[in-house]
Amino acid sequence: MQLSEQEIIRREKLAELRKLNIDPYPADEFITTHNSQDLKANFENGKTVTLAGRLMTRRIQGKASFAELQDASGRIQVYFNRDEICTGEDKTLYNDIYKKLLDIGDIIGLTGETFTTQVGEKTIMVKEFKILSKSLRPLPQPRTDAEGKTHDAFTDPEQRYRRRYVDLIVNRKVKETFIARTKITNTIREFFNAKEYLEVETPILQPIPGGASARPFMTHHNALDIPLYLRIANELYLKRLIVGGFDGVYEFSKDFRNEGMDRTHNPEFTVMELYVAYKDYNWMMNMTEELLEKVAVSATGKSKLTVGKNDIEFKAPYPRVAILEAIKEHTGYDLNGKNEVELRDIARKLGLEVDDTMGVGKLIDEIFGEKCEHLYIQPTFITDYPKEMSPLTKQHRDNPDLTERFELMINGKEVANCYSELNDPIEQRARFEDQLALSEKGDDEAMFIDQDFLRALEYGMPPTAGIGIGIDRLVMLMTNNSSIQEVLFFPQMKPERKPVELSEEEKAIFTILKKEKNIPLEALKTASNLSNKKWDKGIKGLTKLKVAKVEKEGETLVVSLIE
RNA sequence: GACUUGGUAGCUCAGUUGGCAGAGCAUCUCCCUUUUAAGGAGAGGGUCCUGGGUUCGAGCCCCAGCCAAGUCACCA
Repeated sequence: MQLSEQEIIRREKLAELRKLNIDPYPADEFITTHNSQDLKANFENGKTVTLAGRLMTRRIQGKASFAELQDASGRIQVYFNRDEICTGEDKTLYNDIYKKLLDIGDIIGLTGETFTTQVGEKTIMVKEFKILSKSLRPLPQPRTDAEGKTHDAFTDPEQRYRRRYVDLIVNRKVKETFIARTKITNTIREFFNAKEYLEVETPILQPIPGGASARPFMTHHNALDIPLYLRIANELYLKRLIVGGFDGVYEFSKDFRNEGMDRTHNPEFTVMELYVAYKDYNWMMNMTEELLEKVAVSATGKSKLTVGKNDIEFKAPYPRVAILEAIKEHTGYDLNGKNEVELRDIARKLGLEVDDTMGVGKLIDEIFGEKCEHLYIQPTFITDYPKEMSPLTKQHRDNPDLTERFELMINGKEVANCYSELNDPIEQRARFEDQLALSEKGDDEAMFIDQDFLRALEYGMPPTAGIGIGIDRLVMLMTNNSSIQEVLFFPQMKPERKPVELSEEEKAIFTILKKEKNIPLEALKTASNLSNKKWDKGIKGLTKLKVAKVEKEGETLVVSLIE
């Protein structure tokens, strides 16, 4: 491993500590009396306190030094003075251990007495300290100046996501985002638990990936020798539980979709799905606006928040607009009762790209998505979607072309999706079969038929309202972040490519191969100019490292590079 | 997937017309008892993302690739 100068120095310090009989990674519990924030909030001079945390800054001035200790709650200044730490003749503890062998980033525990400095900073005068963990890598060291300007901030998104632990250490705001995230999910749990809805867990590995239209990740179960899919939704399982007699069930569900990644999509993401028996989508709208107002207040302290350039008011109630009304309002076209041909014509007039495979539902969805969706900044329920788009939704009680469905739009994006759940098993089977037809036409996202789910419906499911709320997107709104990576601890990244260490003969072969991309094995061997033995070792090494592969093309063996 | 921008010291970033690889912070050495981004003086530290090419000479120009960000497309 190639170490930087600073890393080598820290390893040397580690060895020095051990030579002085100091364990840089002690096993025993370290009992603290305070954390930095509580201590500062109830500060009194002259109290003896014990804290533990990471050393973040140091200002050494001869026999005295100021430093900052960061614990989970925040930072507090600590003061190291040679004569306070070393009361006897031996000054090693200050001169060597503190000044030379300790580094920024090290985790220490300390006991000392509180006092206030001449400049008025609440400080701990250290009497004793103990190394709890030596840090071997230097941290980025952002500093904030008197005008609040930050210097040398750790800002590169790639580095921040790949090393989230570092991001969390040095960027306080990042930590706050994740604390807000947990507050949001806790608020939702408390809200549902108070209503006696049951939080449940359903399978992530599913034989049939149902409940949404999306491309699933596929895996394989060895013992059963069957394919399994990572869930794209948990809807069908939660509805089985409603059949089973629970009145309200919910799950915070990690779902997985094998699709593109960008600032609003991660391959795994969290959706909260809730199903409540004997309710409909109107009831669910009331519940949702009440919930979101609570969430906003608990996450930020108020119901009105700033998201990007917009101020968004989460106070209930929210306007309810039928999708066809919305389109009429923003495009001037009344789509009510229009057939596929007429709709396609209107879409073209609106400047949308359409093709003949698009049905009524898809066309309406497209028009809304392009012309209206982004206009709904304040929370708005868009209701009564066309039937074709919603295979799991009850037909609208007043209009057979529509369904009892709403999507909640906030800041121009969909945040929640809700149905009065289809509970007519025969109708449901027919809708699945329509999806199957789509699938046979080549739509790889159309739904599979889940026979067991239909069987469950045949036993009878009460009328039920169900909703899915995109938790990542909700957290983005509540924390004013514009990318999903900022609200996931460990967003999916392409793997870091590690440089491959090659032997001399491997390098020789690799150089030729890189030029040729693929080449008959005999030709490569000749060109490499290696002895039989070295050749054999080299090519086997390359294939083992998965740098090159050997394949038979007809009679000849061909070597090619693996990208 | 397309386009745009970027990748230089541990961190943040300069780098002119192609001509010795730079700064601040961090690190190291020496001096220094209440400092607020920050005491003073000095020193060390580089696969300029990777691989080719052009050139007497490439961080810079050309080609190919890798990684990321942004925009768009696809997708909820």
